[in-house]
Amino acid sequence: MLRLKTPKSEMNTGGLKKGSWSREEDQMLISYISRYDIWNWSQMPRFSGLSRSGKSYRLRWMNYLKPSIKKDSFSKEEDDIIIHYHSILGNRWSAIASRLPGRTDNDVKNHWHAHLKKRAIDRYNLTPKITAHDDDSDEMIQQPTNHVNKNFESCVSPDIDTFLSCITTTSTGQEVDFRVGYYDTGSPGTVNELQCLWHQLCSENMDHEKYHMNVF
DNA sequence: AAAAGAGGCAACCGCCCTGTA
DNA sequence: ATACAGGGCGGTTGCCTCTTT
Repeated sequence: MLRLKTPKSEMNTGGLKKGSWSREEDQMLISYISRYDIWNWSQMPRFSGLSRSGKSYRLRWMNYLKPSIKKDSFSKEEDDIIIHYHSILGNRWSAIASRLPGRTDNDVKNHWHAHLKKRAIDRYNLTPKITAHDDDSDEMIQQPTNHVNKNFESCVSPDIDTFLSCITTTSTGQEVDFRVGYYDTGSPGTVNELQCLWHQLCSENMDHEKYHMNVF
């Protein structure tokens, strides 16, 4: 769906056009890339005839024009994948999008805020603001942001078996306590809440007994 | 039928990381 | 070791469309 914003937003700013892209601009960008390929985003505007910033070029291509991008609505499976990886990675949209062929980080981010955020909270009773369960010693998630442990991130794969196999040994060979060491580095919930999430995801989508035993 | 509000999403902004000179 | 440029990323904005009143 091509939606154009108002002419107001197309005002020139510092000589560079901003706002929505016209069909003509899209066509020019597609033609240029198909002919010369992507070689330097910041220099391309000088040669392609469009007065936009290189960043704007890149964004338009990566989020909209690239042929591999899927334009249809998200499937339930994709929704589940997003919820699943968001519980692990937090707001690392590009990392989540990399698990969804044809989807961009912007797509995933918008879809999360529009549809999945509320669903995830309702469905799994997760709350962005965490309250203490027992006492001050409870493992608390302070910020639901991108504070994912690099080692953990590196072992997360699209395949759940591989993922689970990495729980006790990271890619660096480090022994890891899955239940304590990583879930409290940026995911939107307490350890207990995220265990609950995993439990339910496993129940719905996988062989419950197998994964339940492996994880908990 | 018109107005108001909500939702959806494209696009921008600014920060950060990485590579190079 | 440092500075700079390019690119990537997450947060946010603002316009358009749809729905409700």
